[in-house]
Amino acid sequence: MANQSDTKTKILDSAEKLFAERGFSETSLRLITSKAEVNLASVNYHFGSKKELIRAVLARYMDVFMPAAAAAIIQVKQQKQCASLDDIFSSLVSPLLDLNTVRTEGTLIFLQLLGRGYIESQGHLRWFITTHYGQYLTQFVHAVAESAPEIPAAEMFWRLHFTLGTVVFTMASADALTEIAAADFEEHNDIEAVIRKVIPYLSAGVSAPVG
Amino acid sequence: MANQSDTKTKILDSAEKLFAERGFSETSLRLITSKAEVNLASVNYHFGSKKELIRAVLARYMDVFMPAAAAAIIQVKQQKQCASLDDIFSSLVSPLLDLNTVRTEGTLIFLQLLGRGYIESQGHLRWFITTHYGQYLTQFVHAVAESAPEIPAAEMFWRLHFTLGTVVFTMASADALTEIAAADFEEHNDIEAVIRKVIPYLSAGVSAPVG
DNA sequence: GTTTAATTTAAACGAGTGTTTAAATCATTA
DNA sequence: TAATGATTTAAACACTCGTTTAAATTAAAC
Repeated sequence: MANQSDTKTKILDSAEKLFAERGFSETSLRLITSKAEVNLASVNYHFGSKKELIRAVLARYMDVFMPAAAAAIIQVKQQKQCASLDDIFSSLVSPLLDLNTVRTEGTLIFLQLLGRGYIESQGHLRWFITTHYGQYLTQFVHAVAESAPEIPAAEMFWRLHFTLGTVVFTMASADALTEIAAADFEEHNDIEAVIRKVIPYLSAGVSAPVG
Repeated sequence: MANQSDTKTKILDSAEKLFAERGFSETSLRLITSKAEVNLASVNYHFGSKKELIRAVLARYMDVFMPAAAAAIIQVKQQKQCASLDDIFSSLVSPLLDLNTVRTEGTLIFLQLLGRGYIESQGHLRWFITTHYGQYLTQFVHAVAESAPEIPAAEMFWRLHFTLGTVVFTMASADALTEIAAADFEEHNDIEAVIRKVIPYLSAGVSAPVG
């Protein structure tokens, strides 16, 4: 019984790293299990299938991040009567960075997984996210909409997806970008620095005057 | 000799559609050739390998779009002394939409291919683009930097990548998004409408005040 | 019309995939 | 300790993939 959760954790730890780096379908179960130093068949024994492993990897982060993010937004709206978009986005920073304490490089891995999930999977992951965490998503959308009431709902729909694209793409290629930036501009750019750079960009974009 | 280019074109037409829809590695040569109604081996005969087919699919659009985009930017800078970011981004719209006259749904397919290419391929495609079309890219970066001189170079580096992420992600999931938007807001959203929605978002983001 | 080259075709190859099986091993409980 | 259930293991299965081969077909050149 002690080894069960040990094997399960080893698989999850190995899988999330590889999934974030190379994507879901480009990562084979054999690579995951060999890096985790467990048997190939243990994935299907503990998780049932590769699809369910993918969902389990994502759920481990979602279950931590989503409630924390929801609480942070509620807190911001209590402290400030009229929270700005910058306030809303900024309130998500510490829930994101707290994932680094949960697991090594947790923040980066979570954001990369999110990006891979949104781009790669046509069906099962998007369904999994919306059905399991849909309440949090709508709550977040409402908070943003309240902070930019001049933007019509239809326009806001698109701008939030633009925002998602910005975040997801940036994080999916964050490794390469921070290297280039460090070489070209001699700046120190860890994941937190990138997050803090992107927030003004997103706020300005979401609240841009409607053409 | 008449059938050679015929088969080649049939393969390219079938491949670009499937690549844009489901990504490169998720699209098998057998699916491409069966939809194109040609023999499986003809891909390797005419293109050498799957990688070279991918490059050929992308090059067919790049060779049309890149010179047209470059010309459009030059024209804008001649007409207006101080072209705004909106002007620069907007000048790319008609070169993009002109791809629809080259091939059916050309604009959408091109942008989706670009997105897939940037996200999926770690090496060969990124190398192919920068070495073959790098001159156009640097020209575009300079034009943007000129239109937002208050943004430091290091900050602009990041914001242009945010911009790339927005465009690429939006287009990669454009099919799903336009469907949802149509259902939720009863709006008509073709690819041009999305492009025109994203431009104010990008302009505001790139020129946002630096924190 | 014959020869030569280009193209198409069907079949197979070797490697890699997720999944399943049944035996072996381990831990727990009686 | 013996028995029972949980877990691990090695092997095989069935399938898909990109690529290659060699023969068949078509087109071009002489």
